[in-house]
Amino acid sequence: MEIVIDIESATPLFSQLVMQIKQAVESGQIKPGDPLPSIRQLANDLDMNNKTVAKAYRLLERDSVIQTKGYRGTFIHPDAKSNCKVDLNAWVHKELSQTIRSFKEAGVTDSEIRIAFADVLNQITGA
Amino acid sequence: MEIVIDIESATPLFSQLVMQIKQAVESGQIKPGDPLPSIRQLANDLDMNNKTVAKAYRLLERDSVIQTKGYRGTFIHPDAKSNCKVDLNAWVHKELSQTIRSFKEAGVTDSEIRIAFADVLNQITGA
DNA sequence: AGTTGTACCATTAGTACACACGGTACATAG
DNA sequence: CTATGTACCGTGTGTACTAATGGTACAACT
Repeated sequence: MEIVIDIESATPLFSQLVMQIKQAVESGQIKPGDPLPSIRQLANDLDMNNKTVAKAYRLLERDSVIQTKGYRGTFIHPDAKSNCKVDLNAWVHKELSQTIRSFKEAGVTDSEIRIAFADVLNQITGA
Repeated sequence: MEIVIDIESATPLFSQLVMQIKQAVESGQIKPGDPLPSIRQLANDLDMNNKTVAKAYRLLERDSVIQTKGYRGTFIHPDAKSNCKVDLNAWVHKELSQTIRSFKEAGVTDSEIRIAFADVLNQITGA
């Protein structure tokens, strides 16, 4: 399995990592149960920070593409292949697009939408 | 009708103006058909910029609380009193809150939500 | 000429966040 | 002692937005 990170690219490093691992799973290069390099190991190989790799792994586990077993390492999730196709981001985009369009039709300003959004997110998260 | 603007307040100037005019309508201090001072006039009286007053007027007209008749000036909207109660902002908050909560339940990160939001808004507005 | 709302050009200060980086520390296990 | 994932403290850079300011100009009307 080859991973190539482009420092010059506009897409974030952790995002490139996530996409490439998902792609490797979908193409069958790596299969359920296969072990993945450790966070530190991969960070060293790709010459990037631990945190950046950890962030990618965290997202991959959120999507049930990988499974982290603590000190035993990280492995490909049994249902990885089908879970790769679940595009959480596309769903979020679609839902948000629909909601925002209804706001704009009601005459709500972009600024108002942005401010309300920030308010709501801080309210839900913070308090 | 007395309008008092607090420069020190955290709430934006244009927002204070909007609120005070709505309040004056609700309390009956000013009634449908009554003329409002011109943008430049009010800006001068309150010692603030034309644009700031214009912004407040624009929002008030969006909410059908006032009616602007070009060179003839600006007047209180016939249905101003009932339109004051329509809280567009509260509606936006509620809708957004509901949508965002569903995202968080699905495990979507705050960052991901924020980025998707920015993307969607720019996409709808810009293109 | 003077006034109405409105539109465009612009700048300033402040805030908030994404991304990536560095270091340190923890419990768990071989 | 080494390795696992994870969590905390922090820094720096770039971007993007709000709010408010200034000036200039326009068409339409008195």
